[in-house]
Amino acid sequence: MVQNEDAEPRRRGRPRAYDPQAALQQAAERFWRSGYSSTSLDEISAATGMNRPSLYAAFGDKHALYLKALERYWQFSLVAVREALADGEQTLDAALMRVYDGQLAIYFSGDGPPRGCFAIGTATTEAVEDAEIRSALADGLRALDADFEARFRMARERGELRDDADPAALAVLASATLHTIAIRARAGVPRGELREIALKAVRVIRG
Amino acid sequence: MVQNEDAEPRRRGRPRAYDPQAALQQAAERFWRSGYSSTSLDEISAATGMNRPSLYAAFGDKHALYLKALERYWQFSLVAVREALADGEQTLDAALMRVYDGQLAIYFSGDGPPRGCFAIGTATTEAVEDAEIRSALADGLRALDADFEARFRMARERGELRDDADPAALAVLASATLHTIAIRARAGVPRGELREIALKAVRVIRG
DNA sequence: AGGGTTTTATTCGACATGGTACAAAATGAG
DNA sequence: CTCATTTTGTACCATGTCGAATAAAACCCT
Repeated sequence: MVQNEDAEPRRRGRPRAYDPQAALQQAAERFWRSGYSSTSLDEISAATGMNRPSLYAAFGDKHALYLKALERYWQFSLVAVREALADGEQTLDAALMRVYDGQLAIYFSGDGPPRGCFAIGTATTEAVEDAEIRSALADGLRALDADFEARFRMARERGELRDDADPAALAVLASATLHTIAIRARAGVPRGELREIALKAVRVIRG
Repeated sequence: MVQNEDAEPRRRGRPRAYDPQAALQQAAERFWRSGYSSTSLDEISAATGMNRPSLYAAFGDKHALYLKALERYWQFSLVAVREALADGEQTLDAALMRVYDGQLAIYFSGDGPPRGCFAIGTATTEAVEDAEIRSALADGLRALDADFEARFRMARERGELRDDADPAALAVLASATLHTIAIRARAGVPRGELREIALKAVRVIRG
């Protein structure tokens, strides 16, 4: 943590030429597409417009930069999930489909080929040998499960589900549906098919 | 395709010092753990005992080697799935759990940390920018869906499922369950928890 | 035994990569 | 204006990487 992240940016020396948050976003785009290992710092340097020393000063080495990008992605992605689930008025089906539609919009965002989920698509590979990436991945997956589970619990209390429904089990299946969509997106399955998968999954999960 | 893969190995020159299939297996182990980009040919050379020129002569360049390893993995993995589903006597629940237990055995095989699914864990990352890997990944995912779907269709005809059950939809959910398990294995979730996930998923899918 | 053939082993080279050293540039403070 | 401070830009270095070129070794066939 640096003091005064955005408060009083009036500092002494030469002012920064680039917005760190925008640069982090662009670095994430590169990692998102090519993964951690095959994305070079030169590519990130070109994408952000920052040269390597500036990159290093701002975010640390490549590993730290990736972790920051991953953390940022999880925040963004999970906020979208929570917002989709937040509206208490909508039915369970509608809430779930809002989640899937929102994530699909993320998976198919940007130029170039569809990239699916940044975390699932790139962190999964590194997770085996990298404890920090592994724990960042695990934390995100747990958070997704928890968000779904809370919504299923609410649905059961409201009578949208049978009394003997298991919110945790349904949450894992809802997560699994998102995971399979994330993978298939990178495998080239078109967006329409993925939405169809979400629709059918919701029908089965709802019971 | 090389002529005479295993028939009549009596050839003219110096005999091979290593079994190509065993070497391919060991190469796959390395890719499986570290992914495509961050596994060097030197590592594979050390693991197989073959030096790089021999490796190159036997399998082509790194990319071709990875594709061969991936193809081999899919064959192995899908054969296990089909064998688990083949026994027509067992109930749907038992058949599904045999699939999941079989795949879990693969995901947690070998020394070192759990590696999950080789295809999902490593090909997903490369799939965006590599058309060959992408299509190998897509083919495997489709084959898994098809195997599950055939079993669900049989279950419906036998009365193990309701008449209005959608075999394709259930198959995607069964695949999704396997995919989420594959991801979570790499994220460090212990095997027992993953089996619990499979159990609960089967209960929901069966209805 | 000797030639032909295939594989192995050593070595090389061109290149990419991550990280850093150092000087120039751009600002605020005094 | 001058100096301290911070960032930028260029250049550099050590290392790792892939692939290939070449020579040595081990076998079959005549």
